[in-house]
Amino acid sequence: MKELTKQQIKVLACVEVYLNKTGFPPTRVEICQELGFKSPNAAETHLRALEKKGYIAIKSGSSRGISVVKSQQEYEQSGVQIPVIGLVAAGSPTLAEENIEKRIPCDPEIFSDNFDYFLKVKGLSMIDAGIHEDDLVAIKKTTDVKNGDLVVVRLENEVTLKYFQKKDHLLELIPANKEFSTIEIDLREEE
Amino acid sequence: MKELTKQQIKVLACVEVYLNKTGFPPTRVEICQELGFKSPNAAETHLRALEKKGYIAIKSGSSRGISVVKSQQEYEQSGVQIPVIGLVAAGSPTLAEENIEKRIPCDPEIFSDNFDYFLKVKGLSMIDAGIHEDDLVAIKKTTDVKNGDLVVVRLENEVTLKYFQKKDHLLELIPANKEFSTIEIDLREEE
DNA sequence: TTATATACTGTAAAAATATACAGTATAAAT
DNA sequence: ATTTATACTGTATATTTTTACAGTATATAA
Repeated sequence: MKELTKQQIKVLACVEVYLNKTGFPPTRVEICQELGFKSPNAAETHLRALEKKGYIAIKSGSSRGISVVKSQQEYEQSGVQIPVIGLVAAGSPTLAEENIEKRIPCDPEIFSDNFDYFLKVKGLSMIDAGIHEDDLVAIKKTTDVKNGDLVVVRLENEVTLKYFQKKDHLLELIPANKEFSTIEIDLREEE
Repeated sequence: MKELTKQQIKVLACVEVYLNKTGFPPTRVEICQELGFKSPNAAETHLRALEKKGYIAIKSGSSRGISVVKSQQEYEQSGVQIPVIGLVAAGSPTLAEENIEKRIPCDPEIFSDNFDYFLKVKGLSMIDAGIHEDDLVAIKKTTDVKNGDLVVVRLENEVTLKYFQKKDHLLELIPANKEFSTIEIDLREEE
């Protein structure tokens, strides 16, 4: 099924909410009132787009002749499912199926940047950054790490979140909790 | 909830069927096409009656502005519930709650005459009349018994179904099973 | 007897509704 | 550079739809 735009999702949701509330579909004008459009043609074109993409059916010539074929909820379920990975104590977090705790439907619009998966926070090492236990952190895999970035690091057998700071040979991994101490690594060692 | 007429039930069912098929309610004209009426006002008046009785809500001025408040199925369930009484061995069958085995929803239209309750047949005494064990017999309380009528009689401590035949002083109670014999009662005794 | 409810036909007009057409503007794809 | 899709405003019109009004007829209740 084809992807929907932000506005098309809004219109589809509007139709469904109206349908649930009243028992019959809205008119073009009613959709406009609900969503703040000023021309009935705004609703019309969105409905035609939804029809073209197979989410609704429109009975031509009939007032309120809209039937929902695939609901907005179904769209969200079928849509982008982001995997959730726990902060495993040993080894690096991978996207292997056995590490995925669950998948959650996610509106891709609410985050500015793309990302690859969610990491569930264990422990209190990030508490001073406003990140608490069981919070979900959106992680993006990258090789381009800048100073001050918040990164996932694997040190021996532990995976933690640290602020990244590199000065020549000295790599500092600063935790966001005063209880923990900064780890300093001389880059003539591995990792 | 008020009773519905035959036609009102038809119209309510028509609205619900249309709603299930298309996802939106029918117009007056569409109801007429479905039920064979020739004037949109026929549908209109039936809808207004259904609204008045609380089965549907009509949004004034809106096309297809019908919402079903109480479905036709709910009506049938809530409708005429006929009590079922077992052929208790001792005592007369009464409509007291403890004698009522269950209540069953019943379309009042399928029976020509009114009746008060169902009696569940025990034993094979009526087998030659085509009435078998556990059949339900519709019973109407009356004092007007004619010759040849099938009646419920209580004799001492047994309740049975017999054909009624009275000749002057002689009352005959004929069972519809050749294995049983006719009971003759001289009317100078009680009962 | 006179309402009142039911059950329609038939007509007509006002209001609601779908929908085409003419624009403007932006972003992404080709 | 040009198309294609999106995202609207604004206007206009044919059609759909509701709904009132005028009748006819039957049945039931007060």
